[in-house]
Amino acid sequence: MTTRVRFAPSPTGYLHIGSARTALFNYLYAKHTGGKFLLRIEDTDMARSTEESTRSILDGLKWLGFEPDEEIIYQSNNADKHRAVVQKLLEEGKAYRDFTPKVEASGDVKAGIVERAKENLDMRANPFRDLSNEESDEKAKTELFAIRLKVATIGKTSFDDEVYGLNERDYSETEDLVLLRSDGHPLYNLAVVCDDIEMCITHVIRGQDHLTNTHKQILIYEALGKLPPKFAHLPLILAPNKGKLSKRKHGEVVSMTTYRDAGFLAAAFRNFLALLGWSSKTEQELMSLQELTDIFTLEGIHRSNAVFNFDANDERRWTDDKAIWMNAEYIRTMPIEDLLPFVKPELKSAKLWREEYDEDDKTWFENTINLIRQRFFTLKDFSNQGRAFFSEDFDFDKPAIEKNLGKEPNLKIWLPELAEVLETVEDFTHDNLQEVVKQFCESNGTKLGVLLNGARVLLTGQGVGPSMLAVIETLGKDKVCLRLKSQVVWNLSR
RNA sequence: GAGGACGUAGGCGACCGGUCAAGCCGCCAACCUUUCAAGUUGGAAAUUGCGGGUUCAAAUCCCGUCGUCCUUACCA
Repeated sequence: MTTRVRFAPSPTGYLHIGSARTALFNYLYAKHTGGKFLLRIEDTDMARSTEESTRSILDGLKWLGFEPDEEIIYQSNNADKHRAVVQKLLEEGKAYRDFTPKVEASGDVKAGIVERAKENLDMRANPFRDLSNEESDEKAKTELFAIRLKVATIGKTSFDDEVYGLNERDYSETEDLVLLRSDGHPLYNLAVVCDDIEMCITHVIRGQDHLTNTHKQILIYEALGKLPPKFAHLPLILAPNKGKLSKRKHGEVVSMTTYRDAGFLAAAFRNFLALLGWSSKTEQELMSLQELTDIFTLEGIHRSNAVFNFDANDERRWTDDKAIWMNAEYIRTMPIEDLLPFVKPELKSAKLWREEYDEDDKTWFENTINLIRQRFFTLKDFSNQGRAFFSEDFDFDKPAIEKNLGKEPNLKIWLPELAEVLETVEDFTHDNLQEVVKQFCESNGTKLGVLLNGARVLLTGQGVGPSMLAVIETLGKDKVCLRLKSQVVWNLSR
């Protein structure tokens, strides 16, 4: 039997980092086993579900490269089927009508749950549980009712989780869960089970916050006379304070689209995500999607929750530093031809792209990207820090001006002079330039570093970057001489 | 309140009874030297939450304890 797994987000916000990892693991497991990866949008909560969220989630998945193998299922389309199933359970006496008036949730829902739980009520004490069919039918003509599953009094549900092992729960711990709301709306646990059955799901891989739901769902499977699928629950991803990582509290860092928009490579972020809650148990950490799918197993999934580490007060650590490092690592080590397709749109959106980069200047462009990528962290850096390589219109970094130009007043004279010298250079390549610049330094009695780093600011606007001689060679004689003579920066520093 | 899960350096995490407890990120330093947030090399950092027990031997097994998290809805 081929494995069929599904990722089933509810569209009540953008694609959360934890959901993204759930999607990843589902995807990896499907591909590893040669099975299918399916997508189901659980939009049954009409009050909170939005189309915008659905779009955002789809965008996030697309960016990560997880295209479903079959048509996307929208759970809300199956409501009639869900109701039919409940009707059947009702007729079979496996469910019953509960005429207790609905109590509207007010204030803190969680607190209310805890309060009620303290009373330690008998879960089977519902007065309508054993109403005769006749009485129930009669009452149903005039009164509203929810439909609950009739959970047996004695016994327990159990399942062998692929990650957490054997889970058991006494029936007495589980209430007669509501299947259908009094307004006829099917509830989550029912909908999930019905859809998973219809989609022939073989493995349910989801967050461990569903561990107790699983017991309820197994009860539904049993009532339906169906065999439950295998379950694999994933450890949670926590915030730095080990609390819940929430959209409300933590904002953008948890959204997938943030990373796409911040210039992350999907490959890098996937790789980072894979290492959160799963381990290959080898020392290799950099893995392509193919490598990940090859070695991914459910046994490698951890039981302990992982912390997504970031510091909202530190600009450089706005997200997990390993994620940033991973992205930088990909940018500077991936095959240049694989990187270029990502650089192009980035430059385009910054209006720095020129068609020649794909044609006559292709070699120059490749060499340049190859040179500057060594110190970049995100795709954004190509259009920000790397701007001077593609445009005359670039900014000068203030600290760089002070550090590299401020200490040696003579630079204001030397740099234009250097331009004069460079203009006469025929062989404008690294080694020869080195000789020329060295000689220039000697005759002026200054150090190579002072001069080159001063030039760095005028030529790139930055205080740091690749080897200056390589930069000079890459920029070419015209631009170099023009910028070295420019007075703009000197006026700025005044 | 109840049920459950988890607990190895700041973070991710190896080691699932047997040498000085891997590796990665981060941090620090040196080197390179024309800078650096790159590269190379090195370093600091964990009495494996705590306390018992089993054993010749425990991070690894058992019990307790503390802490954290999840669940406990006519939300998903």
